[in-house]
Amino acid sequence: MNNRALLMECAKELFYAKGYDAVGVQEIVERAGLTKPTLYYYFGSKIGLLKTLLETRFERYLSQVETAVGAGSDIRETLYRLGEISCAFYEEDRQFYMLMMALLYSARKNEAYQAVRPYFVELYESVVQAFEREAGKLGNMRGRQRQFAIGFLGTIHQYLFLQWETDPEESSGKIGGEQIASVVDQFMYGIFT
Amino acid sequence: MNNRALLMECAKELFYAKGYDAVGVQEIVERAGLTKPTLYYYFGSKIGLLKTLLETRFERYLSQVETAVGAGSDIRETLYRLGEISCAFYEEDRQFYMLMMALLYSARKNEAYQAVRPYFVELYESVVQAFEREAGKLGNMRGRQRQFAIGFLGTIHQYLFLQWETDPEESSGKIGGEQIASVVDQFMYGIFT
DNA sequence: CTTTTTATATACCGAACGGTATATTAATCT
DNA sequence: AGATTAATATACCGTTCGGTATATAAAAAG
Repeated sequence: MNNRALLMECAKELFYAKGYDAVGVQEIVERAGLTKPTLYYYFGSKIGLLKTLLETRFERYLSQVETAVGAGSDIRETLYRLGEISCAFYEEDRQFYMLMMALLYSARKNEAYQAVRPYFVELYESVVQAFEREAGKLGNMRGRQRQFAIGFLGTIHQYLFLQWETDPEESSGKIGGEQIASVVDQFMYGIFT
Repeated sequence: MNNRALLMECAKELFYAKGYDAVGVQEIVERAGLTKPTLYYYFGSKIGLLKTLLETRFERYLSQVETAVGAGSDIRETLYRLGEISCAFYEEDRQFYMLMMALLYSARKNEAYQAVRPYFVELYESVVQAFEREAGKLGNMRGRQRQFAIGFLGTIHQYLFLQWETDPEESSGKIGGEQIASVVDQFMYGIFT
């Protein structure tokens, strides 16, 4: 691993463990066995490092989501597929996933929030699109596409959050496809099924 | 308003806007028109100020939740009531509500997270209890009480989060009872109703 | 009317913050 | 081989951080 990638990995681990604001540049380079000018050489600033990290990891997930929404015929199928993709993204790097969520919930004026927001807006709008295309078929939707989109993303996330609270270190194996299906079912059909 | 309460209010506003870590003690006392020793006189430390703030505001909400869960006969009724209570808590002080959520999603090693966690654990366990009592009646539950509890809290929160994203400053009036009922219905019966 | 307690301010502490000017080494190009 | 560029380090910048030693004003208690 080259030093650029090493710095990103170390930064991710520290941002996840202690939070973006609470981590010093000094701390990052020390963990990597390097010095500050090297970090500034590659990323220009602390926020530049975070932005590069987000861009590198988030874009693939986002394009998968957009493909799934674009190709989806039935809303059920699309939601199952979105559940799978999101879960895979979580499994790929739990620390990164949880870091992103932490950034999303940080204060509006925080530059870390501003760095992560565009990605979530894009994700959200993709999911809205999926419900929008179904609006004609579901008579009762009545403009609730946005509520459904955020509700769906929230449900998926809540489940992953629970998983992670129970087992942050991935010790009990990956999440099965049936489990995701069960969560998506819960969203679509409620708790009385 | 005495200076103690004034400091808590100023701290809340700043923590909400900029995040706990990003706010300096100096900044808080300047907004309050006071000086640092006064803050340390009342709260001992920056984290002590946050803890006092959380204790003061969270405890009432928590006791309302516990009452509702204890008194609830039917799970539907209990969930509607919990929806109302949570929504009222949100309306009471949106800034504080969003601050709490931000703290909940901050890193595990962060002392602000450790300060807020116990309250959420208590909240979560109360809701688990509500589902647990219904476990006999709903044949399909099969140990999914925890998933339902976190899913329910997540659904409520997602809705309030959407509200707040749309209208952070409460300009379009309070959330009606029918709206909350609609969200709780979505959780219980899914999206095809 | 003292004495004590409560509440506030001035002025400071060492440490850590993000960031940089400058030098040096290692690799690449001509 | 010589020139250039890429990658790294040493040593430093001013600022802000959370926190405190000490003094003082105001209020309460005796």
